[in-house]
Amino acid sequence: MIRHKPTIIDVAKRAGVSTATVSRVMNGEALVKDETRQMVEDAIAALGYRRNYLARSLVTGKSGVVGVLIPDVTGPLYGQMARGIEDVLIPLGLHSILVSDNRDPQEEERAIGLLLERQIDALIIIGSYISDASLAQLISPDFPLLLLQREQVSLNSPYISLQLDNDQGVNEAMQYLYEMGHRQIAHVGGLRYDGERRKVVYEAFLRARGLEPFTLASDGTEEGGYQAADKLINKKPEVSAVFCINDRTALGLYHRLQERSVRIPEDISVIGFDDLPFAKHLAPPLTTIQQPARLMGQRAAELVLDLQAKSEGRQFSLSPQLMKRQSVKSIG
Amino acid sequence: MIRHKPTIIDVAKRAGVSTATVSRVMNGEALVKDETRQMVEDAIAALGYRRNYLARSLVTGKSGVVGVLIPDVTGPLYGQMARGIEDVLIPLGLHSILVSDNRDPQEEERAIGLLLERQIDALIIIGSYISDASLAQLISPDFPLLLLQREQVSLNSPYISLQLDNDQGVNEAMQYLYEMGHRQIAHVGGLRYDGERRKVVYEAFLRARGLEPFTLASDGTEEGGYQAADKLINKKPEVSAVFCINDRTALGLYHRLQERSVRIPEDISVIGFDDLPFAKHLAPPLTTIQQPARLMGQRAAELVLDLQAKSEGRQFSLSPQLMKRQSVKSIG
DNA sequence: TATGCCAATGTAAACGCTTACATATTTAGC
DNA sequence: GCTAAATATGTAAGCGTTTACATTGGCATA
Repeated sequence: MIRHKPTIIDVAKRAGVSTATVSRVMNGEALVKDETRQMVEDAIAALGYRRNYLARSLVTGKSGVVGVLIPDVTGPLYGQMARGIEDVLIPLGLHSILVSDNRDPQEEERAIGLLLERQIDALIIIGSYISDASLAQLISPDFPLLLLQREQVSLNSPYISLQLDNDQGVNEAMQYLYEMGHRQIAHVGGLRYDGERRKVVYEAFLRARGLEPFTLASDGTEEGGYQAADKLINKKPEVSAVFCINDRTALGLYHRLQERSVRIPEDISVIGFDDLPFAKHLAPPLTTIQQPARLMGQRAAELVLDLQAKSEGRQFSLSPQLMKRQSVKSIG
Repeated sequence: MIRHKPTIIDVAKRAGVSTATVSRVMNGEALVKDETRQMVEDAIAALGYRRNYLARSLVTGKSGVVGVLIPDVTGPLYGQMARGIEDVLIPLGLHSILVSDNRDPQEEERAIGLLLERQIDALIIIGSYISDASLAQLISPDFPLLLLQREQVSLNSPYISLQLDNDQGVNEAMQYLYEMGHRQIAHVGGLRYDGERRKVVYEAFLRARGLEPFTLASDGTEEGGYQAADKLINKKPEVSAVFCINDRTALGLYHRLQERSVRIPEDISVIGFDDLPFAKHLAPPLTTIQQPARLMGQRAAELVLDLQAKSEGRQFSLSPQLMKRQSVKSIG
């Protein structure tokens, strides 16, 4: 005897009620007599009935899914953000569909299209590279859209934007180095968007104090940091502290510095950005600026779900936190 | 003028054809006259029509979604696996819904239930802790199910299982240490499942050569490795090499060893497991056993999608690879 | 010219649910 | 015990597709 998956009709028949009543029970509505409810629940249990959320979505018009465009789940920070989003979705019975866009505008466009076909209820785009025009064209003005970690966007539709407060983070770190007596502070930069901003703030900080910035261009990877270390030692041996664009860069720098027997922090202080899991376990533990990535994900989800069709586009930002560890030494 | 989202009916009207024809065009079927196709495509473009995948799924019975239960996207390895799964799904126009189960059987059960409501086409469970009984009860026998990184399961339904070949990985690493002249090899263990197996293999390897194993229990975290380092130095200073259960443990060990001025690899050789991104950038770069996590994700997706209702449950495994770097030194 | 056949398209019935509205049943008020 | 209001349940029309089956027309064949 072949059995197809039981539907709401099967349940209704078995319980001797109409599908409407079953539906009401499934959705926990109040207006069902206890007795009836019990019968329905028994039927559900007996049949092993499980509601078809697709059919439900079709009529309610809510898929219960929010799309998330992410550069790469593999990145520790992005993973955290994805997790943060999930944190708020799951308890609500919602789900997220993650798509890695590989920082490719083409792929992003396709991905957004597919997500929209799936009738997602909202869309969170993390650090995207898609053009404003494409975005505007793809997404209707009243669609709940949230841009996470993306530069200011000139969309006239109401969208929400959430970013890390880079300025605050960098200033705090620089202030710390400054207070520890450092005056010759180098920067290993790189990275689009965030990176550019951080560099600007770094330079402004020094210039405001009559100091000369010294920036080494890099690519945000360990290799970049590794190479930067050599350049630093060769070109600016008098530098007493380095502010790295991120922890990965700092890790490469550590590596090369240690190979060349430059001691951290005795000979040179190092400060990173991100606070990746390994940062506090390096030798010495890396002082760095923590990105509240998971929290950002949570905030993002909360914001995008609350978005009312009429609400105006708004900007939000979250503060990073300086994690003081042993890679910075007081001098002078 | 308020416009609702255009449906296939709107397109049909505008193109002067029936919905069936529009549907055929949307699905790229052959039996449509070029001329007609063109009209339909024009109408689609003009209206900005986008198909409702939900409605489609309802009738086709395929949601185009595979559910993925993952302990925590945040873990680097799990992130990679998720990415691997995505690698094969996206080009097929499919999507994955990720749910972190936090290693909690209760949450897993709920999560599976919700995913099934969403009519997922297949389910991949990574390293789950749910009981076989619950699993069997939740999932019908002909449902495409794949267990990734989970111990042997006694389900009589046809499921697929994919695992890392721990034995091979550990043996290769031990063989390497052995060939490099090491005879006093310690192990810092911990972790359920995989960890237990690795320990067994480690011990078997040594015993087979008349050597005495020395295992330090740990918890797989950096802190655990850190503490293990102390114990090791105090209790077994004669050890010349340590095989760590994973890279995180090795990182903690590095840290403490370096704090106590024990040099790697001059005084002690270290070998890890996983090959996390930071491993090759430590000083010295960590020799470790690479888990092909992303590849495993890809394989998993491929396997689960190919699963025919009648195919028998099968076991697959993937080989890890020893990454020889500078944390192991030849002695004797 | 009549007969099939094939290609192209249309018709309409699902898919499994929710929900506005209609109807039946109960309860309360007097 | 009767009426009105409140409560509980049923009816059936969608939601936006796909697809089996029916229909149409054109063309080659006899």
